Amino acid sequence: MKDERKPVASYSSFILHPSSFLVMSVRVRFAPSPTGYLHIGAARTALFNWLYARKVGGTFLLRIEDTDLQRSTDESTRSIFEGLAWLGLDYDEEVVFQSANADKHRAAAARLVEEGKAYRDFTPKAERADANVKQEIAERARHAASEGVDHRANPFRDLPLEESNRRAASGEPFAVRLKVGREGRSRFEDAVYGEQLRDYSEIEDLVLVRSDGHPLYNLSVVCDDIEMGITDVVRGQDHLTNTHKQILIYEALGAAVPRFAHLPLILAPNKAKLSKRKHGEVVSLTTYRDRGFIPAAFRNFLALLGWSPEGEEKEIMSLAELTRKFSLEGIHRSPAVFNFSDADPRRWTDDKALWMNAEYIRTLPLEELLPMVRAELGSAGLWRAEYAGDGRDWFAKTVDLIRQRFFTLKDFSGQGRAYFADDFEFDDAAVAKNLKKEPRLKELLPALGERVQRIENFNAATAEETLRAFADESGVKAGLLINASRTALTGQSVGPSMFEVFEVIGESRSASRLRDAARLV
RNA sequence: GGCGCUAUGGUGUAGUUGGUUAACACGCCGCCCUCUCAAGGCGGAGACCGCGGGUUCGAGCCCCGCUAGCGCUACCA
Repeated sequence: MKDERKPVASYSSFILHPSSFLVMSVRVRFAPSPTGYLHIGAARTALFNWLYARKVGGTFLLRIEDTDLQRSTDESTRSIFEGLAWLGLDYDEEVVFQSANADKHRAAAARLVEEGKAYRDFTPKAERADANVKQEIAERARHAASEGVDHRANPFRDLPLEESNRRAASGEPFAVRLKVGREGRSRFEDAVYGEQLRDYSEIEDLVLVRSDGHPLYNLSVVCDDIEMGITDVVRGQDHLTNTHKQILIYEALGAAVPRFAHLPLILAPNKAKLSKRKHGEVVSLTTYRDRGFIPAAFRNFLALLGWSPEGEEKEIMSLAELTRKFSLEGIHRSPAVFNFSDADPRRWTDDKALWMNAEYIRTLPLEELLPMVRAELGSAGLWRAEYAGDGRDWFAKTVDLIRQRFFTLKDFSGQGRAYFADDFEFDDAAVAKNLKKEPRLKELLPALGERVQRIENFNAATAEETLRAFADESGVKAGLLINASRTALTGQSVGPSMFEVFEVIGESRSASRLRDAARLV
């Protein structure tokens, strides 16, 4: 995966604040682990980090936490890059791959051992069944509770350094654990959740480096965040409790502790954690791109999940507006439910997201929408070069006409197929309702087709004139012919004002479709 | 088991230093518009603000307790 961003200065950049105080500029990062596709919750974390950075004139960095070699995949890394690009979230400086820093992490741990802030634990590694870790943890805790816990009882905690060094040198395997104080408590002020306290007695001497030499998550994030000069850590609430452990590591390393802001989780309709495994593709960001969402719309929707602008009722906001309005204070504490139904295809994702996408489709400046429709038609094999040449005006006009009732970009090639191709499908219900209910249409439709074919100066107005006149002569209501025409020309029972449709489809195609539809009556 | 976080209509949210008929958006229902469906306009149903106690003349907003959901708790990230 090549990174195209140009490297920027150094991360210890300072800016001169208007108040003339020297203020360290904000540096935030989005640090996803490349396992599975980019989760919408992660995408939202990226968005908030980006908004915050851009709001305060800070720096937004990207770090791929690929330390879990087993689960990390290139494909997943790619989906992260694609997802960010799709959302329009550009990052500054070069991407950091955490796995490349493993030696530094180990070195940091070694240093802590030397300084007596961490120790080697020679206890043989306990095998753990990954499947029921949670259960094991609970059981172990229950056990410990009944016998009284002392997290500092590890026999190797106070092993003299010389002996520790000797055993290590002899090749005996060991894990490195942080020495957590016997007394005291950890404290920090979360920008979202407020003051957080945790007694040291509740924190065990956490493992920094596994006995196979693999640095663990808590150590890696802290080391990398220090090295990248991160000033504000904005991430999911699932990291809230562990923050205390990380602060302990910052302190042991003698580094400044950043500010923290934890984001409320995004839950599934049943209030369970939204997970790729249980909920499938709805949680994957790329799904939205693939199913015809407009980036700006989904981004807008995501921004409103767990955050709301102060004193603002308008919900449709551009990236610039979001950036202007964004503040950590506006982030909520309660989790947000992402609403969707796997039973109803029309509600495959959140109602509001769908509505917002439709809103964008119908209100976006046409010039911005056109390229997206072009891409969609292209992938559906419906794009024609002439739409960018002589047919440009026709194309723009047609898109503008049909976009009014579409929900996703997919609709342009789906429901909208008849406008761009002759091989479209007829909706059974539409045929039954508009064609089959009146036998006379078998003669009327071809006859109307003849009239239409002969119209001079063909357009919506003349098509209407012709159709209404023909309806009068034939003694039928205009509505009958109008609705029948809609199905004849588009295969559907719903759509734009019919005479506009005539104009856009053109006289010859309209005429032949009217004639052909007779066989469906 | 322990610790932590959260709790306003189905969903997303607003609710200023406690005093409102509890607001907005999505969704739902109806009417108008109309060649259909949307959009738009108008109107409606839907919340005793998780439950129980307080404090107060008055509590969604303050205090206590409870419950539920979720998170963390690992030589996972």
